[in-house]
Amino acid sequence: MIKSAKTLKLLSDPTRLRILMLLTKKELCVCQIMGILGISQPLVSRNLNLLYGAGFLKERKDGKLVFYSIEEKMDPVKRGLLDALKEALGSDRILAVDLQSLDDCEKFQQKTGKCDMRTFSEFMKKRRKGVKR
Amino acid sequence: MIKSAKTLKLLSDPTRLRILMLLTKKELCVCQIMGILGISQPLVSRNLNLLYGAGFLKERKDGKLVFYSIEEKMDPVKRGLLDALKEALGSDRILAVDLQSLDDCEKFQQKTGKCDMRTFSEFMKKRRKGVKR
DNA sequence: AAAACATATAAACATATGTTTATATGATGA
DNA sequence: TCATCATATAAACATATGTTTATATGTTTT
Repeated sequence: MIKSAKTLKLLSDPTRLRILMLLTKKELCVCQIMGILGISQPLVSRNLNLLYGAGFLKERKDGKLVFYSIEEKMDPVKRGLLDALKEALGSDRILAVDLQSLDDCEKFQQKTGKCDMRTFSEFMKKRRKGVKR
Repeated sequence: MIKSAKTLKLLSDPTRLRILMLLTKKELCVCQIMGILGISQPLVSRNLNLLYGAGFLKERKDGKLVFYSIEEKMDPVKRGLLDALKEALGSDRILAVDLQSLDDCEKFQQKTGKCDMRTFSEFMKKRRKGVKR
């Protein structure tokens, strides 16, 4: 099977693209991604592991938390596709909103010092309702 | 839905990638592609039309034949992805074989002057069996 | 006008994929 | 050691996708 076809299929999922684009900005743990994107924990985990397995990400464990970030020593072919994608996705509205959420989450985190699933999810839920907007 | 995700999904199919890569080399009609790749006519047609619908290809009708080729006035985002892909796929074995088949098909065509489904398919079938290899 | 041919479309089928719900693993702190 | 929390994995479910078989459209040739 054409190798790049598999890679493209992997990258063609909206959830994974959103996660990947967040991680191009900053290392994040599962609970942060979950809060920022407003999606379930298993969904985040599953897609992170798929991206990890394909060599796009590296992981770093810190106590209970697992942080993911872009693998710099990525296969050059994949790197090329990823770079093209970053370019292509620059104008996407959904992703722009995600980056805004990332920003807000960071500020919230700095203020409160908290990094846990419940706090993040609740913060984001409020944000989505417009309470904090 | 993230727009580029749709495009990636479209490009993540092996059959479509093979067709697209052939067309980056040369304008081809349905019957030629069918012969070169050794796949059925509806399969070729269907995937050509998907690529056409997404703006990757343009078509030119000439009598019974319909020729497809890369659309130069392609959306720049898609152009970027396509270029990255060409780069990525440069080393793929399956696609290298396809290009070899394209070559052989052209020579055959120049010799015989023929361009029809039956002749192409039979030529390719023999080729695959090793008769002409 | 009919037959032959190239291409397109539709229906039917099988398979693959993404998401949710439920459960397991593994670490931390009481 | 037990409870709690973060993450991972499995099972179940729904949906999407690719391919084949069958049929339609439209052009050329006789």
